[in-house]
Amino acid sequence: MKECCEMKGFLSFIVLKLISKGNMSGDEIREELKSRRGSKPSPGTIYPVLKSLSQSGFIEEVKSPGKAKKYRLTKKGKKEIAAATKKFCEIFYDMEDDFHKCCR
Amino acid sequence: MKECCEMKGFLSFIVLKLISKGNMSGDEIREELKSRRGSKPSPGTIYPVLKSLSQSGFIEEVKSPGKAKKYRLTKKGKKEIAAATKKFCEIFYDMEDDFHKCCR
DNA sequence: ATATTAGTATCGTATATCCGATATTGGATT
DNA sequence: AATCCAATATCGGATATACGATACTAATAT
Repeated sequence: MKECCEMKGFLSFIVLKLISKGNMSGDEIREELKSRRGSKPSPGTIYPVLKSLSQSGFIEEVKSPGKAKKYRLTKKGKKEIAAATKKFCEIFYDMEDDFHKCCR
Repeated sequence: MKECCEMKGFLSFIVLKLISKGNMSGDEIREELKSRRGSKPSPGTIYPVLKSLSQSGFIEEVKSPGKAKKYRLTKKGKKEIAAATKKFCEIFYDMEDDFHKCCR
């Protein structure tokens, strides 16, 4: 099924972005992504991303007793998301207009 | 070289977006992308994308005599970019704040 | 203690993405 | 017409992305 604009390749960016706004568990992230893009990423998609972000030192585990494990940004992760956000804006700067037009 | 947020996977989206704002040639697109994301996509990157968008019926050639071949959106392409833009906004809706903060 | 279950983790794989290198084309210059 | 050159096109391959299926784990319920 050949699609044109599938928005693939930004998962780790979005995941990092989400965590930057508040600690989240893998499952919470899956739910949030479901509401944003329609489909819920499979476990085999999201956990490897979290692992990779962890190994890169961008996020770290937060274990609350009796609750699902969450992740929070590290200092390094904050730098990373700041840089990535800047890059995002440089690439997509003219999408700002579309936000106004197309999304309420 | 493990990078976190490489912004890969959006090339066909951006290309379609660019063409939607005015007919462009492959080389013009390469130049525009260079200024946006820093690196200039190689020929082996951009022309297959244009071919693919063509085959999908989203763009078509415009041959001005004595000028480089350009592409323009088809009707189908207009629908596609509208839908893709909507999707983009739904996925990245909260990036609007970042546009204000981070880019001038 | 055992069973259950939600959440997490891993594995193998199909596909997409993008690249560098190389070939080809068409218009302009001579 | 022959040459040159910028633009376009193609090829093979490395890497990344995301998936479904399956396995594990820890907390709770029975």
